[in-house]
Amino acid sequence: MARVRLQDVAALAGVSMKTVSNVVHGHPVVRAETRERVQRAIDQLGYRPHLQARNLVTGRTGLLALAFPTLLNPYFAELAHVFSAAAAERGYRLLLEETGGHSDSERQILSGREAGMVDGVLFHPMRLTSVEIAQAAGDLPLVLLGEEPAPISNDHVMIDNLAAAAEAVAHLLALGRRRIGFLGHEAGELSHTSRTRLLGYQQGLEAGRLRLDTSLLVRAETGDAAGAERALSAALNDGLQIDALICRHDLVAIGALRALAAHGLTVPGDVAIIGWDDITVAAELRPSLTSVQPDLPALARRALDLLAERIDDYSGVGRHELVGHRLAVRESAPAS
Amino acid sequence: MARVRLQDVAALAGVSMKTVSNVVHGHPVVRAETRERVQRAIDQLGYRPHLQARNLVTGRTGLLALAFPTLLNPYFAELAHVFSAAAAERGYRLLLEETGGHSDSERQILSGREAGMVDGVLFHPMRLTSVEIAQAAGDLPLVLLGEEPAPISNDHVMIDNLAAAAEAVAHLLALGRRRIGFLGHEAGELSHTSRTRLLGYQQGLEAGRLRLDTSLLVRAETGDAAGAERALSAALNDGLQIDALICRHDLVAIGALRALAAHGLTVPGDVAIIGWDDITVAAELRPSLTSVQPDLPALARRALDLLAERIDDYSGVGRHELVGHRLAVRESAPAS
DNA sequence: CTGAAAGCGCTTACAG
DNA sequence: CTGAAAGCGCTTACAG
Repeated sequence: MARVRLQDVAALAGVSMKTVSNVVHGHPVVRAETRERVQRAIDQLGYRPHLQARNLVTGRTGLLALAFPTLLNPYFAELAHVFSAAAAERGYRLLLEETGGHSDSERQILSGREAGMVDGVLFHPMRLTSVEIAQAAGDLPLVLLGEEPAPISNDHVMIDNLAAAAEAVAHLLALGRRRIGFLGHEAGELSHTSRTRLLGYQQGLEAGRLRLDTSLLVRAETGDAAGAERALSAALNDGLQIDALICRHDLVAIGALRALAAHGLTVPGDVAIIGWDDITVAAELRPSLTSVQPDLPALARRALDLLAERIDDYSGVGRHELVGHRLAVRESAPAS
Repeated sequence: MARVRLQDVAALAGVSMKTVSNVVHGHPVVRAETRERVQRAIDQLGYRPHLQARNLVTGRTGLLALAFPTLLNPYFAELAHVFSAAAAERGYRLLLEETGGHSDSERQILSGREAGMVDGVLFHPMRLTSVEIAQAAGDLPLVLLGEEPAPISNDHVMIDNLAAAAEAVAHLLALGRRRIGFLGHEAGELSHTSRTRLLGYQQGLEAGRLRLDTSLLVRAETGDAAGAERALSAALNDGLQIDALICRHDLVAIGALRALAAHGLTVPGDVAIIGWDDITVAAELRPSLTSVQPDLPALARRALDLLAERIDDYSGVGRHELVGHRLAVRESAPAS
């Protein structure tokens, strides 16, 4: 069955293509009688506008690329969900791009590989430096997400992880905890995310007149729950003494829960735990997880606003914005 | 900065558009010297092929829609991840479509709204009946996923949920459990997924010479962990006596873990638990979750194969295929 | 090995 | 209120 074209509808209805186009777009200029005739032809033929052709003319596709490390991390899955909904409200659809956190894949995102397929790109980098991003990003409408350093020329939206980390520490101090560890930063080169959260952790300690004790820092070989569990188990075997733990993200906290239980430590009795991202399951774990909750809807809204301006040819200096966060307080580190 | 077109490159290199096109596509016919000259022009101008334009001519976009209920359920997030990787291997990219499990959104998927934007659709329905699917699906290349009934005219790939449920029951029987409950099917109209899994559950009981006891069936108002927790808590308060529990999916099992703990019941000591989908966190819970693990890579491979054939104009009768599954045995229902 | 022309299906000025 | 023409940026036969 060959494609039904605008032209076929026009021929059947006995009008020009322009008139059919007017009906399809609901332009009110068409006489009621004509409109009806055209609509009948559309229905009869089962005509659907060919989006690619329309886009070629308008120069817009209604598609946005959303690039991030992996859907396997529930945080990014939930981020994608929120962005997908916010994008839909503005008439945009999302093209998924999992980078795996590899710099090659990240570079490809900016390479213009999508030229003509997407109107803009939302990109949560993990590895690329701001210099690399600035170099690779052409005149592609782009908004950066997350804690990686963003070049001044590009727009960037994130939560204040420095403050969030410090608040997490303050929360634990208020609970009377003094030996507060940090779990889950990379064993190899630190991601900027880890760096920022660790810095905030240090600030929080200093604000509480505690000294940073690097022996309370537990790196993990992998960023998932299993890696965190192994790392913390090994550290506990080596005599690590903690009464609280800040986890780089919730998956790490899930691994920590297992490691602590295996060592006979209760949460929050022996060790209070705070996670990061507040993924949906966090509230359903035993104990439920206290976690830094980014304001994802606000993040999506601002990022999409900025991207819309870029698509509308805004080419000024990069805007660097913060959106809100709060500590979702639950059983693993209750209110004092 | 205006777009650089094939024509601009041709002009700069002093060749025809056809020759540039040959170079871009790596056709070996071009003389080395010419190729080099063209390549220089491409680099100098920063030319990127405009995909939309190419697609309009070739009639292919390299885009596939993947439609499913929601990314908020880790199972679908992981499904999307696996499909994304498998699609990438074949040169396809995925357009995300969250239906929310609403029949309106599901109908839209099949309405041809994407006409010209995607080459085909992978669709995991939740609400639409096979009749509705058959009616709504035009000549769109389509492969159905999941347990919903599929019209004979369409291709369909799923795991054998009936067998899986029966195996889960057999596993629990082998552990000596006799009061095996089922948790998490819809309080309102049953989804076909729930229906199939319940049926397999019943088969498993009968194979073990146990009678179905409907008082061991616990419906939930919502499909998330919190809904399952509330439902099971209420049932336990009402005197429900069980020594094992099959959960409609892993999120339900997570909720069950909390409800059981709150009632002082241990897992697997008092109650053994089996979940479904084997989402990544299942292995990291306390206790780690025994769960039905679908062979997702095989699912993606087969679905993509079938879709590729549909895109290649195969228009025969629908293929209905099963891919493998196994019971991932962990702490919540250990091996006997 | 290379070029000139037609065409993918639509929209956008421009006339009328 | 409606029509005829040009053009979006590419690829595909068809010549040479």
